[in-house]
Amino acid sequence: MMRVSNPTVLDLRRINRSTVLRRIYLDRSVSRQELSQLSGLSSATITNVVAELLQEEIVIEAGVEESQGGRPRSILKINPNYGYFIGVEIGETFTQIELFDLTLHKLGAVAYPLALDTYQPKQVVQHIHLGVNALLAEAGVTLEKVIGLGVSVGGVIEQAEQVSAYIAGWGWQNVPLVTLLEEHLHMPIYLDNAHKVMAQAESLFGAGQGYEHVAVLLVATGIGAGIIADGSLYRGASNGAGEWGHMTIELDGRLCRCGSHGCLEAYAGAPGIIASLREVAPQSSLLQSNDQERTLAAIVDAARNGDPAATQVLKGTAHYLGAGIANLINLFNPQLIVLGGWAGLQIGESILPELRRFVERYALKQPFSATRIGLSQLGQDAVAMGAATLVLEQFLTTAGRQNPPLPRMRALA
Amino acid sequence: MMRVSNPTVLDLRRINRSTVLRRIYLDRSVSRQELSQLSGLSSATITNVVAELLQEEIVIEAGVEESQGGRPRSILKINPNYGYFIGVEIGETFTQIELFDLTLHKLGAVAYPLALDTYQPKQVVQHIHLGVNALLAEAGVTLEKVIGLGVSVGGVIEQAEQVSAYIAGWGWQNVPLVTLLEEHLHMPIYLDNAHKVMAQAESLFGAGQGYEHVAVLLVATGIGAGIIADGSLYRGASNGAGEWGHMTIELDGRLCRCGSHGCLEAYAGAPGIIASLREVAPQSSLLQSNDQERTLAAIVDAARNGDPAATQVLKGTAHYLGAGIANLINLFNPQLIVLGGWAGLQIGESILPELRRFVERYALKQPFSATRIGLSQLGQDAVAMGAATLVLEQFLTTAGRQNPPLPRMRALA
DNA sequence: AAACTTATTTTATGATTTAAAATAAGGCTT
DNA sequence: AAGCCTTATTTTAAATCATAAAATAAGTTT
Repeated sequence: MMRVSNPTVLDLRRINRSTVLRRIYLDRSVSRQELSQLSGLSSATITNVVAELLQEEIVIEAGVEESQGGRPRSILKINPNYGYFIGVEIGETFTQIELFDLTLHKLGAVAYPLALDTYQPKQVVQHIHLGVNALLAEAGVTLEKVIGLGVSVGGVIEQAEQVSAYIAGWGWQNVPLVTLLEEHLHMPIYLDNAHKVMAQAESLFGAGQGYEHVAVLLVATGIGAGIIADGSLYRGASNGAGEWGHMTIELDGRLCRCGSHGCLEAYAGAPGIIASLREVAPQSSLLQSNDQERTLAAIVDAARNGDPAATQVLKGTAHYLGAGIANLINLFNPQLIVLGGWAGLQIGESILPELRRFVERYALKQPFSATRIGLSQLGQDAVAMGAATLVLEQFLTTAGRQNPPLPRMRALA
Repeated sequence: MMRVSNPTVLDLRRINRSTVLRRIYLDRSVSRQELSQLSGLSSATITNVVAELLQEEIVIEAGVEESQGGRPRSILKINPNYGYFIGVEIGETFTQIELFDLTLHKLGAVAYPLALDTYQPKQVVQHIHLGVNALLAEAGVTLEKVIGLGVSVGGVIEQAEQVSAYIAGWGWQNVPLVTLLEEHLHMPIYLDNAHKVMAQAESLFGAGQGYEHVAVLLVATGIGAGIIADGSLYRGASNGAGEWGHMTIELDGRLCRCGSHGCLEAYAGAPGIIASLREVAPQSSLLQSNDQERTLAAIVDAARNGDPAATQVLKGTAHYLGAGIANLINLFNPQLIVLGGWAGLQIGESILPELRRFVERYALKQPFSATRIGLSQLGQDAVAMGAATLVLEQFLTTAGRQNPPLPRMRALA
């Protein structure tokens, strides 16, 4: 399924190539017959399209199915070594670079800790440059085999004329990170923010598989949501969609690091949860560590052992998240909510039943009853992997060809 | 632009027919040359497609353009009398039925006041049946010329196996209104709720023309939003998207008629605004009328004349709406926000500057700076007209042919 | 009136999908 | 083991479509 405008007869093959490839990719293993049934294309066309993909070695034949009379179906799979993706997570304290094969199996990873208090774009670029070379050398992958590199950061990525990164905490304003990277790395480069990228990973490889409408929640130091609508990532007009963490949930409530008041993130982001504990029990021994992750783990642990302050704080967090999720449900009407991010996963198991009750309390019955709520399946890996899916998404859409972008009918003048 | 899966060579014409027709429709008046440039299709193809549309009398030639040397371009327009649409607004106190030509010019309207305190589906169906017959007779339009009928109600419309209406206030649970109507009216029938339908009208004919990403806000007794994303209405998984009125804006705040607390609607819907005045100035003379519209008009008027309570109430309303709009911006990243609905329009002029300030205060800088905020252009007409656009949308997509729905690739099992 | 310019239509061609026919590749039966 | 049956895949022979290029149409300018 893809969007086209004014297809010509030449686009037919490109579109069908893409849908067939995508189906083989998502199903992992599929026969020509099944492809024909699932796509509605004739078996003759499937033969033709698959022949192309086999000839180019994007797809390989891997044996035949059991037969119960009649010629057995031969099984088609993606060739994992056709090419490789690189995924980069620029986190709050480190930059992680990972190498993947075509089926997104991880072949290697390197990490560079954040050297200064704030990241300079130059430093990030250097880290990525170093890391890519190291990974390729170690895995014995040549540059030509690299299909592209995807980068994720925790900030706003604006896709206007140019791709620009805005990361308030580091003083990044309008940083043309893609351009900077292109100077050193000669491969297609994609950039987006962590919550979008993670949503795409969960949608393709995690809890969201098989769903067309999913909201993936990244709950960490910051909070964001990636929305999968009609099977693909919802970006909005300038790629700014999904800033769920800065939804106002309490008018003129707690001060948020974004400058506004009452944002969900101020309550349910990791620092917000810890701040809540400080409000409830300023003397709590749980507050001794300076490490957010350790503190949060301690809170979860304490609540499990019946500590009343910790219990109260987690319940409050479920309350805020529940209202925030209800708002997402009322607005987007997804089939599935996936709670993820390191903080989300830490508290997830404990709060899930309570969370569901709060969501039910705040959401409209109609869309709520159609929504399931579950936990992320990919965990911490989802971000770097998600960054790589930016390249994968492009690869599946063009089906391994550098197609010129389809002409789009311009909006009314 | 449209979504297809696995187009065959036969679908090409259908798709191109649709894009060409849509372009002629939206531009009102356009030459073959312009069509070719805007669509990227060759002039030969435009000739062929347009010839079909001319032959079927969906499109007509209307003179030629001025020439400055060379053969003048002939001008193509929609034939307004090719067929007719009917739009129905099932409101809180009346049912309004309107007849439109193909270009959505209104040819006539009839209204039936709500006879009982709550509407019975049977009564609605009868009103619509009567009204359609009356309108067609009066305008001299035969049944065969009616392309379809669109209905809007203020409730949740679920599009699963069947189309079902849920309207809490009237005790409508799972009412198969489309099926009920089809028994009496032999024409294609579409149903959706008021805010979706109004958004589509504003997008096609009102303030949203030329934008691809718009949020249209219906502020009346109830509150809802219609989201236009990538040029078309965002519905979510089961058509439940856009329930903006029940977004929690104040945790455990004022009781809402939906049963939840702190919903935007409880503060910024017309009854909510009036309730705010009652809180601020219980003795106010503005509260004498039982009529919401009159009361609200009086409040706006009083504020304009410096009444402090009324001013405070409107400012508070702008505050709530501003936070709610900021949430929409953060989540959907639209280019344009359109404030409409009878209550929205009554207070709109007065509160707009203040509203903008509140939105800025609560929204993230990045998406906010890309968003304009304006008022509805279609006013009260938007709803019945919007209902008719449900039919129009279908007409433009199929380009006047009853196409079998394209086969869709099934989701992963 | 001839030359020029721009718009539109016609013509010839190549790409694509598909239904139907042919072939391939297994199991089952005798 | 040979032949038959069944199902999968490929080949073949239309049919549709969009397009480039050529031809034609319909104006303006000289």
